[in-house]
Amino acid sequence: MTLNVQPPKTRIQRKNTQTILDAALEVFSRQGFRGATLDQIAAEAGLSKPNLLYYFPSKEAIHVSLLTELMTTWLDPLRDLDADGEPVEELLAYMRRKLELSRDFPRESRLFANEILQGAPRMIGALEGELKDLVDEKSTIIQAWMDAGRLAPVDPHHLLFSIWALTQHYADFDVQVRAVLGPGHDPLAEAGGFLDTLFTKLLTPD
Amino acid sequence: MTLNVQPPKTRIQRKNTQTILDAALEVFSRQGFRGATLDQIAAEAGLSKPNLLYYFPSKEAIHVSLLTELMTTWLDPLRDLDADGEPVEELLAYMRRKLELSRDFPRESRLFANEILQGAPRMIGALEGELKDLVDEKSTIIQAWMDAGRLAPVDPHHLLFSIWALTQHYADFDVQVRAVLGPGHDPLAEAGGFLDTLFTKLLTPD
DNA sequence: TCCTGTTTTGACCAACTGGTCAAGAACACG
DNA sequence: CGTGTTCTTGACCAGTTGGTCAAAACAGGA
Repeated sequence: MTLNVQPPKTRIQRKNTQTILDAALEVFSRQGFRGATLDQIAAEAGLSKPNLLYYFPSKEAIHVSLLTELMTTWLDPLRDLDADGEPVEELLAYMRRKLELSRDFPRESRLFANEILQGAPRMIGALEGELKDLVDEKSTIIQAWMDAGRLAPVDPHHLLFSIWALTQHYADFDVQVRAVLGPGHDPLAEAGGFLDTLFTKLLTPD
Repeated sequence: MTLNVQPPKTRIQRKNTQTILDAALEVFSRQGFRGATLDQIAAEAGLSKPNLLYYFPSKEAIHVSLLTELMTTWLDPLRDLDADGEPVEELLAYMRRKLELSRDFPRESRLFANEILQGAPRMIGALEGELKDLVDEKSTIIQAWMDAGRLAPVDPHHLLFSIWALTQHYADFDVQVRAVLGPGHDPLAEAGGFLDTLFTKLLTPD
């Protein structure tokens, strides 16, 4: 009987659940939900298809499981934005942390992008709830910094969008970035310097 | 017999070909190539499935047709970047033109994003060829502007990436942007002002 | 060793997929 | 009109899809 409610119990359960999620991430992040097949995921995981369905009740359950896990990883860096810190430095740190995520977890970034592109059918609730609340809260802090003259005045929401867009671009559009740059480049490293300059100029008050 | 080699001939052919491409754009841009089905496209187009295949030899042919058309639309604004113009103004104009594309052709933007996310299997050639050549050419112009002190010095390639990332974000992540902003916002209009500020600060030399 | 619960899988199913085909319907045009 | 061409479609096909199931293989404690 499938008992993987919440915490996988046995050692085997923990291992296989993880193997499946990892394989599913690989496939879903490239093909999207509809484009991915259980056979692909099973092959990637080195397990049989019925075996996948022993650990997860359905294809959708695997997908939802990944999305839920992702939401946490994705929001944590923003949670760290500290109202008591130095404004420009706090925002640069957030941007750098997001860029690291693009470097270290490109598949997660693409999974997220895929879901949003499809209209976020399985995430719209989290976007309008959890995400919006957190963004509104942090926007207030950013606005306060600007009102205090410690940050150049720009729309806080669109400032956050710009951080997301610029950092995630290097994960989601990695293929294009590499194609355009040609060989002998380290896109993520170069992006680090470029984005530092960009956000420093944008945010430093006169 | 399917004669739609190059220019659709009769009035009916022109109309139906266009209807199909429009429906396919709608479906492919949301579901990606693998996730989309001919039945969905046929339903969206209001035609029968065999009728689609009367005008196009295969699902893939429809997709390729869209991608080819897209490549032109996408590159034209960059082609317009004029070495003889005022540097900051030229780049702002390019950014604004790209933002208009995000507003007026979000489906095209998502189609492109989907293809890249999947590793650009049907576009990698165009990216490494046509696109790279054009970008290299324009990067040289931008570099020359910087060397002449008419533009603040930043990496030209990553500057272009940042324009793409920031403008396309408003088409590709539209659902997220609207979810976070809540009702009563015009994301694209607000983005216009924000991005003007951002790129003006980034590019204007001291 | 046996016994019980866990894990794995081959065989199978109904629904869906991209694509074919032959025959009929609509059209253009002399 | 009549007739050749273009257009449309219902019926069909083989391969794939998500998911089931019963039986087998395995683990580990007594």
